Amino acid sequence: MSAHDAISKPKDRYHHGDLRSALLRATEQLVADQGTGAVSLREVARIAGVSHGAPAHHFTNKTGLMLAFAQDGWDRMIAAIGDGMAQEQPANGPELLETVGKAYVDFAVENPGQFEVMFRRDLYDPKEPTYVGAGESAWVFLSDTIQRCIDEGFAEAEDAESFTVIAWSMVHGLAALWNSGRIKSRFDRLEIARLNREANKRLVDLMFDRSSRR
Amino acid sequence: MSAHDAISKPKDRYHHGDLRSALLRATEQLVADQGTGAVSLREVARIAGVSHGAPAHHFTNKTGLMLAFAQDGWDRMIAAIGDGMAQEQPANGPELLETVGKAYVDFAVENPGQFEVMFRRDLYDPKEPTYVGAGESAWVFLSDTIQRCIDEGFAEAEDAESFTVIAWSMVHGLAALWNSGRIKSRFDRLEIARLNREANKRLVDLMFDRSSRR
DNA sequence: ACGCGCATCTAGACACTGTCTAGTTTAAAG
DNA sequence: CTTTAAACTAGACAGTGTCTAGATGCGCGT
Repeated sequence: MSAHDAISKPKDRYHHGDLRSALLRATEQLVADQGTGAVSLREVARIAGVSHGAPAHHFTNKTGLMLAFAQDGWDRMIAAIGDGMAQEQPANGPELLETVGKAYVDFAVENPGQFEVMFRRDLYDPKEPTYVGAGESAWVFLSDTIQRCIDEGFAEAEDAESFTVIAWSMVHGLAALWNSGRIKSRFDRLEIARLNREANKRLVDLMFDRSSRR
Repeated sequence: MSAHDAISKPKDRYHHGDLRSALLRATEQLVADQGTGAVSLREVARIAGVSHGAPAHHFTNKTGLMLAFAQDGWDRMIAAIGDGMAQEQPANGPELLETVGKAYVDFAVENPGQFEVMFRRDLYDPKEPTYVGAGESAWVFLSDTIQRCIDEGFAEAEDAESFTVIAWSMVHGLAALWNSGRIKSRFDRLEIARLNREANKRLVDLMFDRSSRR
């Protein structure tokens, strides 16, 4: 734990030392506790114990802060998917796809606010290279996984694109619907885990004829 | 065209006559032209040619305005799905599901801002009966469609729940991903129509063994 | 026909926001 | 040790949501 791991800056110091990441952690805290709407540059500055104008110096804009927070979300999500793979040790393409899909939904459900920011329409800017890149690499990773299924003989080459679209759409939609509350109201709060498991398994079964019919 | 179909109120009138719907149309216009972030009670009032405090009288809150706008979205979406069915005349359950799915994505892509508001996390309130009801009826409609597929012998009874979740998630996710710009950047702007057609057909084929393998 | 209640709408105030500007502090490079 | 640029402060400004007190006039009961 370094000298500046605390979010708030001591009053006697003029320079915070690591303000950028402190502001990001303040954002994370606000989003987790009160939702994305509670984020304001001034409140974030307040939590960091810094003047109201300071955040703009690191992020230019409120948009810049949210972009950085979204980028942080992509990083964390990729790490979470990596963890999921390490834990479940999928043996082939379809199993890998199932594992990744579950981890995707798990992350979204555990971090609804950050997930929401990662996909905000008004934040998406084709001119932002790093931010676009995160989505691109998600697509590429998914494509590669599907390709592996094809290479292993689980599907045909012409299915590559549509399977990629269907798989990503399904997990993304399940996460978004659950977080929006639209499915939640029909099910018990804890059932997302079951839904996630079953939907992913069922979809992968359907796509790759993997014990699709019992 | 009634006397009050215009959005803006004549200056010499004190009562607008149909302010509520005028405010909703102003909201629609702002969302369509500049995105959901551009909506403010004051700007909406300005477009309607009315004082800045007037909207609160009809919607209580900004939240109330957005809730009403979301409800309007549900109504329009249900109507659009009805139109899609009338046009394509699906002959059986699977065809109906495919038709509905395409109409769902079409509506979302044509009305990205309103679609976004319909599923906003912070707007969802289990205590709001009508707003919850719209989502419930969507679920019921989808369930009934899947049930019809089962009754017609296209699927087994135990698939009911998971197929409902998968189908809704897939169309919702495709729409959300496309609108977020995350898939858009990979494809030509016009390809959503093809993606929509193919993904829905492919998924329905997979679920109901309908010429799944050529 | 007429008065009157109450929904509709106005206008001002307040605290809060994002952004801009000019100025202050201080770490570190030369 | 000096200087230069980055980090941060502090004030101002327009815009926002919400609250209040008050003005207006529609339509209902008589």
